[in-house]
Amino acid sequence: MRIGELAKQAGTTTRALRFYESEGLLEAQRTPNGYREYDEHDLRLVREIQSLQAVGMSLQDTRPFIACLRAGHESGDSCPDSREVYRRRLAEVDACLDELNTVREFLLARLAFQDPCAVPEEIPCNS
Amino acid sequence: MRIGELAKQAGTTTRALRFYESEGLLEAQRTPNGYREYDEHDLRLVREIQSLQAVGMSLQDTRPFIACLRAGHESGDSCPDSREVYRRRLAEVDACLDELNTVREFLLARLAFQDPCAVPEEIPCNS
DNA sequence: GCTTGCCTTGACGTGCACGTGAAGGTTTAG
DNA sequence: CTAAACCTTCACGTGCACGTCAAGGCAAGC
Repeated sequence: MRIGELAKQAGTTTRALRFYESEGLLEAQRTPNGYREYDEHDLRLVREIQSLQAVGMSLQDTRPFIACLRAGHESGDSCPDSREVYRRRLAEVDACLDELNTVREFLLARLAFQDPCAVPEEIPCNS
Repeated sequence: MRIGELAKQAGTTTRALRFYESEGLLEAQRTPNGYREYDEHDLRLVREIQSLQAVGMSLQDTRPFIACLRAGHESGDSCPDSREVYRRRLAEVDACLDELNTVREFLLARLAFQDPCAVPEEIPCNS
């Protein structure tokens, strides 16, 4: 399939796919006229990138997964480098959760500090 | 005090303070030669901005707090508009926590799916 | 009085990440 | 025949919070 078809199947744009190629994440066979030619395996790669991005990974983070799939593994996360990225991302997420919980406590304390209905005639409690 | 002194006291830069002024967050008296002249109240405003930014608020979000302080209130968060910003930020934080927890579960599941020590001779479990 | 170091304004640049847009051309599909 | 899809490269966009540079005016110590 050509780039437009792959974009449609993956729910992205041809521009993004060319950008992935420029980043070395995606390669394409070329037809004699220079058009990119993709197969199901490439679609799999794009989906892998998308699912990793969906959990907050950067494009750079997806490299080991792509390499793992290219190396013939069934899933992109069965290689050591991929698992290391998982662990790093997990640590990031944990740190972010800690920070957000601290912020949350702060906000709750501030909101509780004063009665929200102190001036009910101006700001009724129906928002 | 002049802008350099205020910047030092607040632990920021003269650039940032001028930027705040351009955004209407900070105003300054001017000496006859055109220098900005600040007092303790202005320092208080800058500290308010900083503490709000520390809990993830944008500069725009700080406007109601600044207005509240300017209106003569003792704390910037005692006005309805400020409290509304608190609530909005709290909702954002809660949404972010939910999302991060989902991501966390995903990552844990993926890491547990395969034995991390499947290839111990290459990747020992001491990281 | 001269150097050093404040201060003024305005326009534009930076960093990050992930693309998007435009120009200018060829190929394919109907 | 024409419109849609494809190709290339380079540069620009997005959002936020400033930073940098230019070109010059004031102040204070020695």
